[in-house]
Amino acid sequence: MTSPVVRFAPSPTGRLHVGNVRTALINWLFARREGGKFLLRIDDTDTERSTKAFEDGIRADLTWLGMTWDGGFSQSERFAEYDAAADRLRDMKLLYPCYETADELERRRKIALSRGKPPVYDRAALSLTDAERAAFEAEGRKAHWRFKLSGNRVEWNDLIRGPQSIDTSSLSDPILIREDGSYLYTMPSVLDDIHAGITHVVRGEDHVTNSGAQIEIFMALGGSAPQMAHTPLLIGVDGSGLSKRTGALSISDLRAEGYDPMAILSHLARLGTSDAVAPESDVGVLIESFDFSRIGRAPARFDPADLLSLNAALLHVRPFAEIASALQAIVPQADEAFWLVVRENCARLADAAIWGDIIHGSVSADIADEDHDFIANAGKHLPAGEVTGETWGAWTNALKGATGRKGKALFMPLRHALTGQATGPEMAALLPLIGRQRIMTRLAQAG
RNA sequence: GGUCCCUUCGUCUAUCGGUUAGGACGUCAGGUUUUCAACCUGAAAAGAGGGGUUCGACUCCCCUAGGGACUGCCA
Repeated sequence: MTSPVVRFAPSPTGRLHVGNVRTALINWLFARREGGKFLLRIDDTDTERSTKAFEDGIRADLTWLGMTWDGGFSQSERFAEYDAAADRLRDMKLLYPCYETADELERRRKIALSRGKPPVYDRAALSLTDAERAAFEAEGRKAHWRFKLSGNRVEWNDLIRGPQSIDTSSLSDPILIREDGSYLYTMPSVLDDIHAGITHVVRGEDHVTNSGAQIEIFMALGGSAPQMAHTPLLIGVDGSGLSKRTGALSISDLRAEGYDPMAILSHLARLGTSDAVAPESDVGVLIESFDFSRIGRAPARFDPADLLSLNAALLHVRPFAEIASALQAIVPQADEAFWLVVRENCARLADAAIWGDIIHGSVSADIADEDHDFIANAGKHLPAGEVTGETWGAWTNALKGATGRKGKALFMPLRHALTGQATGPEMAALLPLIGRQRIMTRLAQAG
């Protein structure tokens, strides 16, 4: 195929979340795989809700994830083009003014629904006379403008869903221009896709009926429509839709919690595909394996717990050099020896903070009554000299001889007293990091 | 109400009419660690239900049930 041009078109009305990013990623992977272009278009026609801060946030999130774009623009730069296109549609008699209020339309929809009828706009405005329009205008009413659908079936071969057929007679004529003169995304999106030479529109399946209407707008404005691909949506662990949610699953939150971008990319690239979800530290592997035919047609379940274990697996194989500076931002004293000891017990880089505190700070341990004497006297048997990797074995052997304790009874009280935790890295490796001074202090405190 | 889509181990999925229904994550067990976590090995675990078509159905068709999306002066 000739190099594709695709786009990701978020609205700057919130931060990116896993649902958005999956759509962005599929576009990006496809572009990279085919040697095409990935464009970032900011859909900010809704000037009320769009903010610069959200726009910057979206760029920052994509950059952090490593999804570079090959150009882009904002819809707010292109209002003049939209005005011109609207005029062309009016000339073609494909755009007509309507005077119903939002309340009226809402009421009619509810009535239609309660009667078991499809809530489709009745096109009453199409038969308005000039005099009637003038009367509305004289009342001070402003028109909103609808695109006149053909009433035919629109068909396309969807790259994911296969042959699609939408009966436009079952759809309401889409409103393109609001009463206040501002544009909805429907027409600008089409116009911008033509303008940017978009070859493939890849988005969630919540857009399939939109695509039916938009293909007719493509035909009216540009003569042909791009290829279409609609991905199944992500659903949450409770089975409800995810893509309209924000909050806990925003990319900025995941970033703040210390997730590895590659864990997020690995998960989102493979979830709902026939490829196994695996921790990939090289995005090239993800690009190489991308194919629309590998995307399934059923909604995919996004479980944050899966993301966490993927992140852990990735973190455990990261070379120290790659994470050193990020790690030292969390634990200033962290060196490679520290990392090699604690990394297996970190699911996220941020978890290293816990072990930094345990090693360099202070701990509070809850020691069972029967273990107090054992802990209080344990220090006496700590081998003299530097604490090394051998110390733990020698020490616990001495304690075993002196007290008769073994196994769990021998180790767990010591682990508790020295780390304040029930689980953690091997004590033999941890001990040199804690050092003699703190060992003695903690034994004294706990005992 | 209408339109579109979906339903295989707990989860994500493979199978594109004939398989001991395979893998990954999770779970469980064993090993290792004189402890736990991590790690290694192994095991358990699935075709929503009902009808067809066929020598033969997870696979094709129909019905039922369940799930998702859309049906906005949101995108």
